[in-house]
Amino acid sequence: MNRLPVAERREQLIEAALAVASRDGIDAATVRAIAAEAGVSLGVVHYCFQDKDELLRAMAHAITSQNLARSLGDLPEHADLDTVVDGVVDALWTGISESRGPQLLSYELTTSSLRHAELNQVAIEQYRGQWSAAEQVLELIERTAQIGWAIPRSQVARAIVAVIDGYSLAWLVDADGEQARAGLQGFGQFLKTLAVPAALEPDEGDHASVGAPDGATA
Amino acid sequence: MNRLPVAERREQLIEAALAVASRDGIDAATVRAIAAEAGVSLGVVHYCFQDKDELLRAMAHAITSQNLARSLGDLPEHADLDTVVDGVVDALWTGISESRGPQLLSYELTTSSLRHAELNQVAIEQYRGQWSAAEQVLELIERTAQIGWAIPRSQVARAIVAVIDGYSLAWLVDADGEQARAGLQGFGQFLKTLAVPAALEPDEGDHASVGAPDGATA
DNA sequence: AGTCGACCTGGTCGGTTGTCCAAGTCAAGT
DNA sequence: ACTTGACTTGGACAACCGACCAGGTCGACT
Repeated sequence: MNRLPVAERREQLIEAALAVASRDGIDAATVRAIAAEAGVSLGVVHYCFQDKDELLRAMAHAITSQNLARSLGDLPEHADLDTVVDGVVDALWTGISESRGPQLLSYELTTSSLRHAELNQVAIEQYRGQWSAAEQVLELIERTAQIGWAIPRSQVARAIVAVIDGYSLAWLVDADGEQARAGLQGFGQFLKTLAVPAALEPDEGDHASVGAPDGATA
Repeated sequence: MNRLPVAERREQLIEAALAVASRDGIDAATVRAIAAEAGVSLGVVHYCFQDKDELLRAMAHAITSQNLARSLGDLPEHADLDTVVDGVVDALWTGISESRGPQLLSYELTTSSLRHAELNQVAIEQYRGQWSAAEQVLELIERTAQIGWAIPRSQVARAIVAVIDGYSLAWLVDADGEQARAGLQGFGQFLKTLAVPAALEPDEGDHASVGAPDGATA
């Protein structure tokens, strides 16, 4: 087998780990299986990574990064609110429905991270990335459709991630893509009701209750 | 150790498995750990269950059953729509936030089920139970508040389960109970906008667009 | 050409897992 | 009292895991 500097070998192993874990599940991503997938011998893994956990952390980091890069890559040019929201929802669902394995893997990683102390940072980093990506998508919508939101943008972002997670999970279980797509599109409709014209949004001090345009602060 | 008929011993082992898996994760629920938790010796497990998988399936079934029983146990007497929806959301979130371990376990079970053929039935049964429970809660709301829904009840039920899953997952990750509660309450608000007076709901043929109270059918 | 260090090999080790089994124990029925 | 069968015990086994290591290999620099 050809020789590689350790940095490149490391990336190759991360890709191999990603392939195995996406295909066969996180439990099947043993050091041996990853080495075999990469076509290297067993010892190489521990030559490039101190731990198996370090490899898994690197793999999770790679997923988060490329998720973030991908979700910001689809650029639905400037249009009105309906068009841009529908476009985002559509692109999003297409991206999900075409990658069942990685999608399932990300949930496996989340639960694993919440159980094993060595992976504690993985889940929070994963979700910080998703929330931040959702916020950036929202900013894009704000600019292209010239609107703001009736509730803080960060809360809208959390709602987006939550709804996507929920419908993705359901789709992974029952494989009913139409139900999932319909649900997400329904959420898109709801999103539009949260939009307010851009002019009267910047200086509004308190947003107390969620989803209640008629402020229930008092 | 005292002797038990196999049926009772089986239930005891299921409870022990539930305890171990909720506390330490599904991977920690080894045959030995379960036997130790139950205070029985190793061989008993395979005397009561043919497989470890059979035990896990039984455990998952127990979770589903008691989840269904619990979610229908909180009976928010007859009141107006606001009161009953807020009450349901509140009771729901209280139930979730008080059982972090089991909640996380249910997601571990879902992903495991989707990977291992021997557990294939677990996830779908889990979600069928949740969807059905959500539908029954919706029926309760319909009766107590004298309303119907702008979209088919089954789709509302799926939305409920999806939103709960999404916010629960986020809460498991970042431990921010207030954000989760706020998000669920916001969904409760949205739910109210889907309610229509009971009189004009039974004979409406087509429900085309989801989440659009201002009917976008035409 | 020769040396040095980065990179690779594959066997080995201790530990854990699910599964099995021969033997032991106890209550109930005769 | 004794037999029968349900229930229990704890050790044994093969398979697999992550980690480790002594030694081999090859490219690059002197």
